[in-house]
Order: sequence, then structure tokens, then C-alpha cells
Amino acid sequence: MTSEELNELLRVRREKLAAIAARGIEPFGRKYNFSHHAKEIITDFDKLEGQTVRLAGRVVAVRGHGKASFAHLMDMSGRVQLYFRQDTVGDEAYENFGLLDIGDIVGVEGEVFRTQKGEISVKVTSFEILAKSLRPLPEKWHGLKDVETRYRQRYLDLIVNPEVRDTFVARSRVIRALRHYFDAQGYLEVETPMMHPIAGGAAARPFITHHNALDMRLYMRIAPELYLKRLIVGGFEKVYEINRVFRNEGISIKHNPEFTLLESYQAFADYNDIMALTEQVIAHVAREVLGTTKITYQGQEIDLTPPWPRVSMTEAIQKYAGVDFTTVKTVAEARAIADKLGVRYEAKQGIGGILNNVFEEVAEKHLIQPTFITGHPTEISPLAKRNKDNPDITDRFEAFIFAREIANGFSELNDPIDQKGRFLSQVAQRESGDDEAHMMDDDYVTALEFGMPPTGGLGIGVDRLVMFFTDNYSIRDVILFPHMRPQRD
RNA sequence: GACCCACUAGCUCAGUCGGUAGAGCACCUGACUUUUAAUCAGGGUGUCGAUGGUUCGAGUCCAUCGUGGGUCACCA
Repeated sequence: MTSEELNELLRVRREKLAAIAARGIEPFGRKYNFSHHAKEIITDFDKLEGQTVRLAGRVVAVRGHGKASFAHLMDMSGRVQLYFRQDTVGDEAYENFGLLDIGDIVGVEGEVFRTQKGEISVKVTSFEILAKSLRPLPEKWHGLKDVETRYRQRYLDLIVNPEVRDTFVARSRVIRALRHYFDAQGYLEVETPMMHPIAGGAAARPFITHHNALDMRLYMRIAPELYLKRLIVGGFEKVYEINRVFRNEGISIKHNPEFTLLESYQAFADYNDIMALTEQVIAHVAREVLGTTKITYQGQEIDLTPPWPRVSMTEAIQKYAGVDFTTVKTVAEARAIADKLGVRYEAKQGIGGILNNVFEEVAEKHLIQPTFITGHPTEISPLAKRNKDNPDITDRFEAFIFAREIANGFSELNDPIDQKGRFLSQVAQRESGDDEAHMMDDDYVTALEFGMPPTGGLGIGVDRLVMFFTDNYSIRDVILFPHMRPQRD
């Protein structure tokens, strides 16, 4: 909608804007010193009754009654009723009141009182227009439902749908609780590069960008992992980072191209320590944010109280498909099991890859209550330490809640020779067409050659965690501005 | 990337068999000094997502495209 094509609703507001200016009033004000928030007027009424208060916020409803009018003012805390009387504010100010629209930002001064019908209100003695609103807000009763508009114009969603504001307040509290937990455990919060010459630490396609002055290709990071472990080599014993990573993949109810990942590393620990850390930190966040470790997600009761059961990947397959994968020695045998279960696999996949496919197909959907799955194949875990008794699997776990992977951790591979070999086999996979396989990172191997203590590492998808704690079904509902295509005509 | 669904007023939604655009809220005009989804009287404000096609006639049928949602694939 261009300015040349203003419809009546927009035109009327522009006319009021001009009328306000013609009266010598700035329609876009400067500052306003407010004394209270709307919610305080309600909660502290006994103390504030008869007192003069100053509030600032958005007019969200107006009910005119001739020479007196009611309105509702909304600020960050909530809303409170305003009462405007011609004989209280004066004739001129009451005419100015007539130029207000729903959506305008105002500052008001007035006396706290209770109306005949019992609603706590502020009897306005004077007010200022702090910002004229030139566009109508969505409807007061049904709110804004159109999901496209909600995401593209999130500010409207936040103005009109209070539960959306609650979700993002809760998101902030989740992240704060995570930080508090790691800080209290003696972890150092660090920031590592967002732009990487080599995109490592996860199996994912990166976004590619370019540095002009250096004339070099850079990748937006897909994980901070390899940098955080360099810090462990450097002598930090406990580090964590909470920030964005970027993966050039499809968008879905569970995926946004940029998402928030928490990674932590603890020197001299192993994956068992990290499993304990995981269930403790998630339970801690639940208590901090919700006051309980028993949550309801999509109508399903979920008990986050530690400890969570530990089940190996092969045990889970045994349990849910009745198949013993531990005896498999050849790819042919693995394929035969997959075929029998109707699980698809690719030609390039070995025993480990097929095992993982079978697990995902037969077991994952059963993992509603928090569960640690352990013993992931070495083939799909190029950065994890091999199990002492079985080199084909790693000391790794994934935590599942509501059939969704919420955390991933392992004993970090600190043997540079093994790591080099793992990279080489990843490179071979890349060369055979797997563009999600790892790239060779010689600099990282060099770091390991200086000696990295045995280390336990953890990654938690923060957005998904927020989804659980706010009972949201789509990741878009816990990301303020989810990725969208640009609008076209 | 594939398939399915949706797109009508500022917002939320109706729209029958293809017959020329509707409601509530919002908005405009008027009345109203304790209302609260205020009320009362009057007013419809629209490129029916876009472009083609079929038809005497398309919001409606067909095709292509766009955007969004869902399922699948990939991933956390």
C-alpha cells in the first residue's frame, strides 16, 4: 500500500495527524516520565487510590460517551482503564482526545480511582500524544490469526496476542536460567567466530559468504564445537556458548535456518558426566521457568525429574522392533534387517548408518518421556570418542523428549590420529557426493596434537527446549522473526 | 525439493448450482458525563493473491505463477 493509494482508514488517520499538528501539538512526542506501569495501578490500588500517577502506553480501546469517555491503556505490564471527562481535562484537551485513535501511544497523568462498576481506573487530568498511529490495529476480539502476518509483522502479534508476549518472556527466562546454571557450575561463557573458513562441528550444509578485503570464502557457522574444543586445548576447563548457528536446509515445524544452540565442554569429564549435567540443567530450567519438573506438552504429561533412563541404540531397537543388531557383522546383514523392517538406506551407508536409520524409524517415535539413547555408531559420529570395548560405537548420547532430539553429547575424541582418520573418511564421503559430510580441518587436528584433555561435550537446541516449556508446536512460534520468503506482488 | 490445503473489506470470517460482493468488529456522521465486546440512529469503505483461459457471464471452473500452512525428505 503506497501513500498514493490510502484507503479511508489510513486517510482519516492522516487527517487527524494534520489536525493535531495544526493545533500546535507534536504528534510524535519526545520523552515521557511515567511513574507507574498499568499493572501496578491494579495490584497496588489500596496504596495508590486518590494518588496522582503518570502512565505511558498504547491506547487499545476507546468508548466515547459524549462529554466523557473511557479508554484502555496498554503497556508492557498489562492494561488499565482511563477515564476522560471534559470538565476534568478541559474543553481544548477533550477536543484533542477526540483526535486520538486506537493504537496511538500516549502519556497520561491522573488520579487513581474505582468506577461505579468497580473497575480500577485513572481519571485523566492531562495527557500527551507520544506517537500517532497511522494504521489500524487488528481487531480487538478475534485478534490476529493470519500466521503469515503474525510472523512477518510480529509487532502486531505482540500488541494483540498477549500469549505471544508471554512466550517470548518465557524464552528469555529459559536462556537466563541456562546461563545461571552454567555460570553457577563454574563454566566460562565465551564467544567464538560466526564466520568460519571451514564449516565444521556438525553434519550440515552451510551458508556461504565472502570476505571482500581478504577475497576469501567464508561459511556461516554450523556449530561452535571445534572452536570451543580449541579452548579446552588452551586450558579452559569449562566453557559454554549460547548463540546462533546457521544451516542451509529446509524449513519446517522443527527447523529454522538460523537457530540457537547451547554447547558446553568440560575437561576431564566423560559422556556419563554430561548426561547427568543434561538432565540436571533441563530440570533446573523447568523449575526456574515453570516452577515444576512435570510439564504438559501438547496435552502429554512429561516428567523431567532426573534421572532419565539410559538405553543404548541397539537395546532400543531390540525393544521396539525385536531385532538384535549387536550380532551384525556385515553391511549385507544390516541391509537384510533394514529390508525386513521396511527401513530405507543409501548405498553409501555402512552398518552404522543403517543402524541409525533403523533406530530412527522404529524407536524414536516411542521416546516420549525423557530418555538418553547411547552408543551411536562411530560411522555417524566423527567427533566422538570410540567406546573402549567396541570401536564401532562411540561414547555418545542423544536426549529425546516427545520423540524429538533435544540434546546431543559425547566424550570428545581427543586422539588426533584417530580424528585425522575420521576427517579423511568424511572427506571421502564428501567426494562421493555427500555435501553434509565434514570438511578436513587440519588446524583443528593440529590443536589436538598439542593435547586435549579427555572432555565431555554437550549441545542443546535451545529453541526446541523453549517449545517444550511454552507448549508451542512450531519452532516459528518461539522465534521472534522466523525466516520468510520476501513478499512479492 | 515433492505432494495436499489456504488466500474475499483494516481484522475475524460467510459467499449455495457460474448470474455481477456479505456479516461482526474496526472506521465515518450524529446522540450520549461511570462505560467496559458500551449503547442508539445512519453509512460498505473491496484489483475476491497475480496472470492467462473456458463462458453470454468467473470470488466460484481450468492452467501457470506467488505467498503461507501442513505432510514427507534432510537436519537439531
